[in-house]
Amino acid sequence: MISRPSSALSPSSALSPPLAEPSLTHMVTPGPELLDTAAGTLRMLAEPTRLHLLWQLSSGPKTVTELTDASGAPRTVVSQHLAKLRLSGLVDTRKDGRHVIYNLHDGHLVRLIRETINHADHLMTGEPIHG
Amino acid sequence: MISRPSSALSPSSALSPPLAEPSLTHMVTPGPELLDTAAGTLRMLAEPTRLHLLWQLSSGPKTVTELTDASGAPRTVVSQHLAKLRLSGLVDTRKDGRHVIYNLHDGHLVRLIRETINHADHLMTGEPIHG
DNA sequence: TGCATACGTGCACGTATGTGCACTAATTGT
DNA sequence: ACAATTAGTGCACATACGTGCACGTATGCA
Repeated sequence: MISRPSSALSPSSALSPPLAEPSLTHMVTPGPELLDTAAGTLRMLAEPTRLHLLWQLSSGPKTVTELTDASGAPRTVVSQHLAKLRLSGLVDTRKDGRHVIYNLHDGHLVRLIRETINHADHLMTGEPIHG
Repeated sequence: MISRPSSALSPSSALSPPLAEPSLTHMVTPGPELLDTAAGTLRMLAEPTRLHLLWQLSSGPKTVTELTDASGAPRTVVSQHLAKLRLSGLVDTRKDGRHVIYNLHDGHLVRLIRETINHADHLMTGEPIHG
């Protein structure tokens, strides 16, 4: 799903600082590939059920059953979403008996998930209509 | 702007951090509304052109022309995307002569945008964990 | 062997979404 | 008044996406 740019041996980050912002290290012109990669990841997060699943995983590995119970969504739906997350490389799996244990592939993803939930929380509890 | 020194002053944040992390707020089930809100915001970010536009805005206000030139996308496309961002409340606008100046509505968005681009950058350059 | 548990997949269907095209509106200069 | 610049909108079309249903696979237990 998320097209991983073929061998990008860039030595360093393709980001550069913009301007107009003091004291903040900003980057400029992310470039099409980076934007596509970022958008790809965001598309995976941009669905309530999947976001819930990822949120659950952000606190540790879980089996499909655990994730399903917590999400409240139908089992087949959860399975489909987990498949997308797997194919996009956001999560890894391992088998344990008849269970399949899901795990976040990238620990750094936790930051993004937390920041996302955090922002939504601010929208809801903070400034409903800008306060 | 409304950016006060971040803190937990709102009525009550519906968040509790998961676990496995010490000294960090424990979260417990974000709840359907919060998940929908978060997913809604993410859907807005989950498109290369829009993400590019928001990225540009994260370094300050810009006119439609500036945003269009920077994004490389057709003008009508940019206009449609800006309309969505406007309707979703992510950006504000003001008029200046025959220009319309766009601005991020919420400073918090900058964090989310940066975190997003940062994560994508890590994926592409080989995940050099950053702080 | 027979059966229940735990997951995954292919397919069909309705909706959401991105894009190009044609057209309109507001503002500025001559 | 007329034309150019700057920006927005409605419409049509193709694609992407989420969901339910039916069916298949694998593991564990009696």
